[in-house]
Amino acid sequence: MTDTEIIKASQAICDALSAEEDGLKRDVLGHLGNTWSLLIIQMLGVNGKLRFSRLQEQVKGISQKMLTKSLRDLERDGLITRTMFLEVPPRVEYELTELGRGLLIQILPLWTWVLDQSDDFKMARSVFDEKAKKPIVI
Amino acid sequence: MTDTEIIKASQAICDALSAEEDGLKRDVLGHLGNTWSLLIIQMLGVNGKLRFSRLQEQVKGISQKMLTKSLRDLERDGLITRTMFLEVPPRVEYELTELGRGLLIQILPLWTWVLDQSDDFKMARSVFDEKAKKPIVI
DNA sequence: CAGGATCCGCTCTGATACTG
DNA sequence: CAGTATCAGAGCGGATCCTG
Repeated sequence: MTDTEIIKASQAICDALSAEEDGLKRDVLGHLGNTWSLLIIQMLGVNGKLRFSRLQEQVKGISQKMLTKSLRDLERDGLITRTMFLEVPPRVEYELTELGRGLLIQILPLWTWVLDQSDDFKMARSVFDEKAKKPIVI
Repeated sequence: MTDTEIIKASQAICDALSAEEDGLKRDVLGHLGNTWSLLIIQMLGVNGKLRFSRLQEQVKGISQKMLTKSLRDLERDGLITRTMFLEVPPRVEYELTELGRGLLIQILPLWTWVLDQSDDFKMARSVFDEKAKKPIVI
């Protein structure tokens, strides 16, 4: 199967998606593009259960508001679970679901790929800077 | 290699990324999360070269402004090429680069995976709706 | 034809202060 | 401890009008 055939086959899959399934696809992609979602997923993947404050320590730079929001979104989409313990002081633990682990596993190869292509990316960027001064015209 | 080992190994890779490489990773993820980028990449993957107006037709619902912006971003990151022909009327053709095709190929398995998990996603969502009324507490 | 320029509402994000 | 509430700024995204 050539690349082109793979691409066309995959387009066929996408075209066949129901509106609901397409929404799921967008949700997943939304998490991938999100600044924090993937970092949180990875932290939970590596560490297992984590409390709110541990997460905020480990995901460097995240604000409390965005951590709360990201966790809610991840929970809504079934990628993590949230367990609240009625104690004083309060305790809440977050953990990846099977779905969340699955997504993480799916994504990991991409990072290796990006690393492999990093020279190409850098070159593309510098070429673009060149073109900004002298556009390519035929 | 267990899932956990894979995850930890990948974290090691990410930790080893230089600031520059980490920026590239974020750029790539940004494209994945973008509403239009992936659609454009897929259209170009399936159709090969496409003109601006053909793209706007095929990527349903995109505005002229966002198409322009998305194409610029994709070009800057080396995923597509832009070729302008000095004619009257003007003509511009967009096409995937090798890098762009590579990214598309990397992403495609994810869509199959999402489809496979779609029942799990739906169930997670409905469980979350339940919890909104009656939070799970221990 | 392929966009650039402008206006405008909306969401995302951070900072700060407060609460059960 | 684990959030909620509020304010403010930046950027997204669409609609419209204009140009080489």
